Amino acid sequence: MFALVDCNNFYASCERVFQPQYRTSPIAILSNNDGCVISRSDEAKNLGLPMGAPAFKYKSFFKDHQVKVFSSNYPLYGDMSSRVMSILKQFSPNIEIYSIDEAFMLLNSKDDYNNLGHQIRNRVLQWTGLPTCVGIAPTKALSKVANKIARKFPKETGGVFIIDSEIKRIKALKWTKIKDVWGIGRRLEKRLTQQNILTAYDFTQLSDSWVKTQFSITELNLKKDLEGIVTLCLEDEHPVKKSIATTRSFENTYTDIKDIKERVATFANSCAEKLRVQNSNCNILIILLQGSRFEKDSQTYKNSITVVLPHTTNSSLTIVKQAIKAIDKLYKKGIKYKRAGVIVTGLVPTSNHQLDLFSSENPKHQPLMKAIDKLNKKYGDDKLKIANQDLQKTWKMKQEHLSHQYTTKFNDILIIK
DNA sequence: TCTGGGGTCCTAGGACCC
DNA sequence: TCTGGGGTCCTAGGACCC
Repeated sequence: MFALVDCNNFYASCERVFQPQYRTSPIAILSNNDGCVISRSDEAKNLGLPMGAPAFKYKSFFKDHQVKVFSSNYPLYGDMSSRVMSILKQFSPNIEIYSIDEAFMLLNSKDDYNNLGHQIRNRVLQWTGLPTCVGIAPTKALSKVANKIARKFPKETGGVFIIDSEIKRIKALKWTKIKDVWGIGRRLEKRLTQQNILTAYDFTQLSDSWVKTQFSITELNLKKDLEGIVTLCLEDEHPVKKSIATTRSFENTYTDIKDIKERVATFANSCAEKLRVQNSNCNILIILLQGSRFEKDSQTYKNSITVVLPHTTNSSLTIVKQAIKAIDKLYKKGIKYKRAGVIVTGLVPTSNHQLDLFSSENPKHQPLMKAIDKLNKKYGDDKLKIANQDLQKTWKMKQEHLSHQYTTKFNDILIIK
C-alpha cells in the first residue's frame, strides 16, 4: 500500500509554529517581492482569499479581516521540510519526497494502516508542530484521492483515510471531481467536462485506447492507477536534475541594458553554483527576457535565446559570459523589462567529462570555482562575486513581512524565558 | 507603484542517416 | 504520371505538478 503524507497549508503552518499567537488567525504567505498569495491558513481560505491573489489589490482586505501577512521565508520552510521527511523515514525506508510538503511512502502489507497513519500524524505534529493528513491506498493516484478526503473531512477521518476495499474506491472516485484528480489540469478538465466526464469515476469508465489516443500515455497510466492497478511507482530519492533554472521578476521594471545584464549575471552564476552542487556540467543555456505584462507597449515582448556550448561546463565565468552575450542580442530599446531568467540544460555528470578536441575550457576555471565555492560556504551570503554581478546591490527583493530563520540561523533562534 | 518560481514528461515534426 | 522506408536524434511547444 502507498501512503501520501501532506502537510496542511505548509508555509502558513511553518510560520505558525514559531508565532503561536496566530494559531487561530487568518494567515497569508506572499511570493517573492511580496507579489501574490501562495499559501493560506484555513481561516484565510474561509474568508474567501483566493490563491494567487495580488497583494497590492488585497491590502485593505488584509486589514479589514486582520489577516497576518508574511513574506516567503524559504530557508525556514526548507529546514522544516527536511525535519518532517526525516521523521517519515522512521516509518518506512521506501519514501519518495514528492515536493517540499508531501511524500509518498511504501507501507508493509503487515502494517495496521489506520494505526500507522495516526502514529505518523501524531509524531510529526509533536516533533515539528506541523499538522498533516495521511491518505493510504493501493496506488499512488488513489493515495492522493484518499489524502484529499482526509483533508476535507477532518472530524470524520481524524486526518487519516484509507482506501482498502472496492466499495470505498468507487465511492471515493465518485466523490472526486475531475479537476481535483492528480494530473488533470485546466486544459484537460475543459476537454473532459465537454465530454461529460465530471468525476474521477467517469474517467476510469473510459476505454484505454480512447484515453491513449485522445491524450497520451501519461493519462492512460493515471487511469490505470485510479483503477487500482499499480502503474506509477516510487521515484528515486535524489533524482539528478535534468535542468536547472533561476528566473525572477524584478521589483520594478528596467529599461537600461546595464541593469538587466547585472541581474542576468547573478541568475547565471546561481545556475552555475547549483550545477556544481549536484556535480553536473551543462552544454545548453536558455536565456529569457520578458517585458512587463501590465504595460501597454511592453507586454508582448517575450523572447529567449538558446546557446549550445561547444563543450560542457559548470564554470560561472563561462556561463555568465554567454548569458550576457545573449542579452546583447535580446535587448531592445524602449521596452520596460520585468522578468529575466537563465536555464541550463543538457546536464551530464562532471565525471563524464569528455575530451573536446577542438574546444575546451581554460583549465584554470575549475580550481577557481572550487575556491570561490569554498569561500562562499565559509563566509556565507555569497560574499565573493565575479565581475558583472550586481556589485552595487542596486536591486533588492521586497520582503516587508519576513519572519526569522528560527531553525537555520544562530542569531534567530527563539529564546525561551 | 504593485500579478511567483522551479521543475518533469510527452508529442509532433524536421533533419539526417543508411 | 509520380515521390522508398525505417530509424534516431533534436527541438519547440504544450501539458502537468507543487
